[in-house]
Amino acid sequence: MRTRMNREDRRAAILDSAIAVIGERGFHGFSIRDLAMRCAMTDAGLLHHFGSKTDLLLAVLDHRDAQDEDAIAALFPREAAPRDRAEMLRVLAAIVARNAERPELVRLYAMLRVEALAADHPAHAYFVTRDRLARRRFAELLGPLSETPERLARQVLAAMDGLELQWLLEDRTFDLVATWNETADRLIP
Amino acid sequence: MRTRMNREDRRAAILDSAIAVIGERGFHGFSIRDLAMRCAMTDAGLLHHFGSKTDLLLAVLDHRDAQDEDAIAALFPREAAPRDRAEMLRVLAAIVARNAERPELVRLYAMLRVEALAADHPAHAYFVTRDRLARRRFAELLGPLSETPERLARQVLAAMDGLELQWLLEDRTFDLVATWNETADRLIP
DNA sequence: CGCCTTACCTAGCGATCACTAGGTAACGAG
DNA sequence: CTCGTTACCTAGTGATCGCTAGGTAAGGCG
Repeated sequence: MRTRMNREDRRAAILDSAIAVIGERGFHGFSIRDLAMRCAMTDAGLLHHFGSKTDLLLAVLDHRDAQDEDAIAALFPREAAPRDRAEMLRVLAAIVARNAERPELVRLYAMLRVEALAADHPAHAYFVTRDRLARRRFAELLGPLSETPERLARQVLAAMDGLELQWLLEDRTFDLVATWNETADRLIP
Repeated sequence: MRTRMNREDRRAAILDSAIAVIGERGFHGFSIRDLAMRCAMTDAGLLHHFGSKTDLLLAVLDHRDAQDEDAIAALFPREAAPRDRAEMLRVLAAIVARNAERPELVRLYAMLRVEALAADHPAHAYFVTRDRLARRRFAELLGPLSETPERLARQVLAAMDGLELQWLLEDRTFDLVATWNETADRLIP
């Protein structure tokens, strides 16, 4: 009665459940045993695919980055032609709308970002790099609209992350995109 | 060579270390043993003062609330006389300035707020209540400035929390209060 | 000084942790 | 149909988890 999947499918299934479990309990808080049972297998079976708990976490992050690469590239076009304010608000709204469709991912990143404040957390370096990159991208995007794009980028990112977290806290009972649009309209000159 | 403290002092010392430890690793991630060693005692000794890990967490939250009560009351005066915009910005700046002096507390609440998204987390109910209360207080405060104070309160709180988290992520290398003031000036009509 | 409360200890409980060694059986290739 | 690969298992490892029972000694009070 045991089901045997090929490497690729099984890994994808595990990574998918890992997003939920780590998002709920954090890296320190979840156990490989728990995650394995959610995938209807044993912890030893799971570790056959991902050698250690740390490797699993990094695989989750890598996997997500690979999946998101195209979407991000589409949202941040290379030829950074100067745009008008309305177009930028549309780009930001698209980012938030995309996140609104992936609450488990928003939750995962919210959880890991706080956990990874600790320098010895396995995802610490990842989030330092990731956040710096995000600030740079937003600063480039917002450059034409502000004389201090770095500061504006920080504020925009902070408001976005803060709103998304609050959206989770309130059980997604308010319209994230609409609220964001109102915020962005106030925040961006 | 063992040091024996009176109940009150020992409890205070433990709660103080607990703020740091839980803020670093989360409720699920820290161990009573680790915390006890940081206080130069055994886990059994610690559990003599706080019966269980859950009780300890709730004691931390209670203790903080008790300490903060006066400060909060001072910042949100009861007689909610209508004020002008400048005065409100001053109140918000005072809140952020107070938090800027307590980074371990900001970190603790950031960690627990995300962890407590899970309905079975021991602080879940606490944070649901706390956040609702915060939104109500801010909505009352901002009432005179907006026709939709609830929505504005949400956005202000989100921006504040988001900025504080980013401030921790960037190792407090930017001026939190100044950045907040710029944000608030843009956000509040 | 003597006594009683109690802060704190040692020792140990069963459960669970991440992880390993070695075996079994399902699948794809030939 | 056969055979090699490998997905996945059982059965453990020592470490650590939260927590308890029962003892020891430090301090305040008379």
